[in-house]
Parts: sequence; C-alpha cells; structure tokens
Amino acid sequence: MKNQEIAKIFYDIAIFLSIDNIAFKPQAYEKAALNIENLEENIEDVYKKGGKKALEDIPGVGKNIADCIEEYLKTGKIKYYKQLKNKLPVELDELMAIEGVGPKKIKVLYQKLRIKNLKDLEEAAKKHKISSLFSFGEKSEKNILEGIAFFKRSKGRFLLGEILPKVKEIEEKLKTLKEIEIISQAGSLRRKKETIGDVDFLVVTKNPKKVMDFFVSLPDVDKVWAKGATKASVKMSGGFDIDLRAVSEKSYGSALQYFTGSKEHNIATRKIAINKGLKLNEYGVFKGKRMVAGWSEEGIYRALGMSFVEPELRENRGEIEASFKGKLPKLIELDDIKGDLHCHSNWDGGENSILEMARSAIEIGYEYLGISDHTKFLRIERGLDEKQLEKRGKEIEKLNLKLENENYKFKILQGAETNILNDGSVDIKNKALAKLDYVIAGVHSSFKMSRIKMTERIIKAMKNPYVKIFSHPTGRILKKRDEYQADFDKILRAAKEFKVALEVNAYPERLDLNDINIKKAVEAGVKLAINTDAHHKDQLRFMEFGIFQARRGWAKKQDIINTRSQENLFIL
DNA sequence: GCTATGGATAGCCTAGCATCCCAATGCTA
Repeated sequence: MKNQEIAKIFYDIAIFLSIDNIAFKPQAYEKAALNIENLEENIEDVYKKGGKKALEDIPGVGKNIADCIEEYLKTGKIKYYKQLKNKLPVELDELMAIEGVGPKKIKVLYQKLRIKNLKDLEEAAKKHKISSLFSFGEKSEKNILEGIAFFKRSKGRFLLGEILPKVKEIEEKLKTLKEIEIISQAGSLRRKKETIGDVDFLVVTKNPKKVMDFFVSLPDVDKVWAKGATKASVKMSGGFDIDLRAVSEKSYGSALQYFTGSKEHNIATRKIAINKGLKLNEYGVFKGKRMVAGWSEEGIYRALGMSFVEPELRENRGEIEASFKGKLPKLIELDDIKGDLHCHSNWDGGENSILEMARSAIEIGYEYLGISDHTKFLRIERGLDEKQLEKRGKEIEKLNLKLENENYKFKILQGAETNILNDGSVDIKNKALAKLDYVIAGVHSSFKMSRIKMTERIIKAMKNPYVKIFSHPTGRILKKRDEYQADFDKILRAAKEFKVALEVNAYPERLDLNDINIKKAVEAGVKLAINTDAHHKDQLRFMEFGIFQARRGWAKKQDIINTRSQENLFIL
C-alpha cells in the first residue's frame, strides 16, 4: 500500500514547513498524513475509483494535497517535497529521532556545521563544536550525545506495530503461489516481541526453487542478500530484511520450533533432549538415527515430556519449568476483551467524535468504551477542565440514550486521563472526578525527576480515591525515550494497596508496561487494563498489540479488568 | 492548506519546561 509512503512524505513536509516558521500549513499536512496513514482502503484504489474528487473526500485532504497525492501515484515523486528537501538536505528521520533535537535545531545545525545526519551530529558533538553554537550549550551537547547513544541501542529494530501490517501483506502475496503448501511466520515476529530485527518466514514446499525465485522477485524487494536452494534473504523497500526458509513437511514442526526461538529457549529445550537421550535439531527429535518427532511443534514438546509452549512465552523465563509441571498459564486472547478504557475524542486532541469512536467500538464487538480525554494541564492536547468535563458528561449521557434507542447493548463510559503534577496531585478537582465513571492518571511532564521523587509522586496520585488506572506506567517511547526513573516494586505494592490497575498501553510506540513488568504485576496480583490510547477511531485496532504484550507477560484473562463486564470493571 | 460558511475569508496552534542566557526560544505532551 502506498498509504504509508505518502503519509510519511506529508509528515516530512510538515517538518520542513515548520522549520521555516510557516504558520498552519504544517498542521494541515500532518492532519492529512494522519488520516491517510489510518485509511483502511488502499489510496491507489480510492484514486482509481473516484479520481481526485475521491481523494478530496479524505478528511484533511483538499485540492492541493490531492494534487500531490495524484502526482505521487502517477510519477512516484512529489516535486514540492523534492524542492523542500533540496533546500535542507538532511536526514530528518535520524535527526528528529534524537530527543531534544527538533526542526529549528536541525536548521541551525545544518547551516552552521553542515550536519546532515546522525554521524555528522555525533562527530560534531564529540568535538564540542555544538556547545559553542548560538542557542546551544554544554547541556544540549551532552543531551545530544546521550540521545544518540540511546538511539543506537535500539537501532536496526522495527516496531512490531509498523512491521506487522507489511508482513501480513507479503504473507498474502506468498500464499498466492500454489507451490507453497504451508507458510508461517517465525522468529521474534512470531514471539511478538515489541521490536523486530528481521522477519522470518518458514514454508513447506516440494519445489523450493520455484518458491525462492518467486520470493526474491516480489515487487518490494530492494536487494537480494542471498539466494540458495532452501534459503533466501532480501532487503525490502521498507528497510527491513526478510529471511525465507523452505523445509520438508516431515520437519516442519521442528524447523518452526527451531526458527521461532528464542535462542535461550532453544538451548534449554536441546539440553532437555540430551538429558532424555534424544537429540533435537531443526530437522526433528531423534533417538539414535530414528526420528521420533518433527512434523508438528506439539509433537516436539510432547517428545520432550513437555506441554506446548505458546511462542510468546519462549524466552527461557520460567516457561520450561512451568511446562513440565503443567503450570503454564492460559494466556489472554483478543476475544476476551470487552472494551477499551483509554481513548481520546475530538473533545481533546483526538480526531473523531465520541459517537464515531463508539460506533467503531461497537463494530469491533465491545460492550463499552471509556472516553478518557486529556485534562487541563495538557494544553496542547486541548485538555479539558472541570466545566468541559461536566459538559462532555451530558453529551455522553445523550449519546448513551441514542445508542440505547438504536437497540445496542453498549455503553460509553465517562473517563479522563488526568495529569500527575510534580507534587503528585492530579490536575482536576476531586469534586469533578467524582462525577466520572473512572479516572486514569498518568505522568506527562517532568520525566527527569529523581527516582525517589518520581516514585513518591506516582504513589501519591494512586492514593487519590478516584484514580483507577495508572496509564503508560513507565513513560517509555520505543526507540526514542527511556523509562523514567521510578521504583517499580514500590509502585506495584501501592497499586495493590490502593486498588489501582496498571495499564498495558497498546499504542505501538509505547507498549508500556513491557513484558517483564507485566509478569511482575501478574505475580504480585496487581490487576491490569489493556488499552489502546487511540487518538483516532481506527487506532482502537491497536488492541492486538497490547494483547501480544500481555501474553508475553504471562497474563491471563482474569488479570485484565477490561475482560469483565462493565459493572464489575473496578472491583479491584 | 483545509474546513466551514456569509462563497471569499476567518480560524486553526497551547503552555510548561529546560536550556540558554538572564528574555527568549525550541521541544514536548
């Protein structure tokens, strides 16, 4: 789909325009980008069906932007974008990825030091060329170096959320080849890790050559790293690599087990095989020369005396022992979810009306949707104050009546995502909080507090009797910002004591809590809420990423409050 | 640049925070 490519260009144009202090246009391009990014239909199809007119029906797309889209679909280029890029030939992605570096600084860095990319930036910072620049100082230089170090640690990995849709598309294309009898994802992708290094596919075929030929000639293949009889490796236009391996049917299970990993899990399973006088490799489980298992993964584990281990658990973090004892958890599934408790409407910075959000939730099959708009401290997100919350409450009551009249068994809940201020208080008065169905509290400012202060700040907010959910509890942004410093064990104890659920934020850039912290919470008996933090109705679909994460953290249905019906949500 | 409405023009985009330099700017949510 060209949707993502076009959205990306418009996001870049927005940045270029804001560098030049141009008013309003950046927001216009950003808005168009967001809507194109979230468009369910292929934008090429939209154009084919209805021409430019149909493009202009996309919200935020007017005549000019429609022209750009048309130009891109016809020529693969947008001249306007090229002009902007020529004027400031820098790697926006790389530079913007560094926290503390934004559009204006990028311009200064280019004009004064000809810094085009991360490499230039790092060199300049190390040579202390930056601290002497106007509007920069020693601290900015230090922050830039720290930012680069952080970026490097997470470099070369892709967010599950950005890669999975592309992988599904490629998988569908491969499935069209009749020589492919079975195809499966493998590797960290199948284990649903939050970031993915490269994509692994495993296929069963009697004609591997044909499969390999087809694979390396897929339209989005940029470069073929290797191509052999049973394995090929390519670089895709999206920047990520895909490995494809062909195996025979009788070894499919063992190959899948082997290529799914993790490495640590595999080392452990192979040791178990040795202890039982067996040998486990990618071709099967062998007793001497006799193959005793290999066709199915279940068979592999059975041969080792284990029950099947879900891919998300295969990290050698206790799943092997639990499997032997028959104590593996029955993991939460997407179908268990009855509603989403964290999303934003156009009352704050969100894109869609409350009703549009609700209708999307109904379509998914939810029983309820909690609208949790930002509150007043977050001015940029047009956070609501007490009066606006009251007004919104009346609107929600009306909408609930409307939906009831349409015979839906569905309820919109009144929530709010309040801000935990530096002193641990919440930015909305209790009297107003009391009128809501539930309250979320989250940290949205002053991330660099000391560990002790931050922990106290959070725990104080949890003590507020109206706060039911602590949102994105560690504050990290994948590949961009580390967690803030806080004592998570203390927070867990407080969550338990003050009956606050911790959020598993499903937004692909957040996935916060992470797997390890989810497991800690589950073990501590702290309840969790898997929420999308959707700012657009289509983002309610992010729920699956929260589910993956929760599964990696050993969470069961009972651990998650929004698997319950609405009346029992907050009995913690 | 888009949307809404008076159909050519207004309105949209804010505030806290860190840093840099001691008032202003840029970044971030």
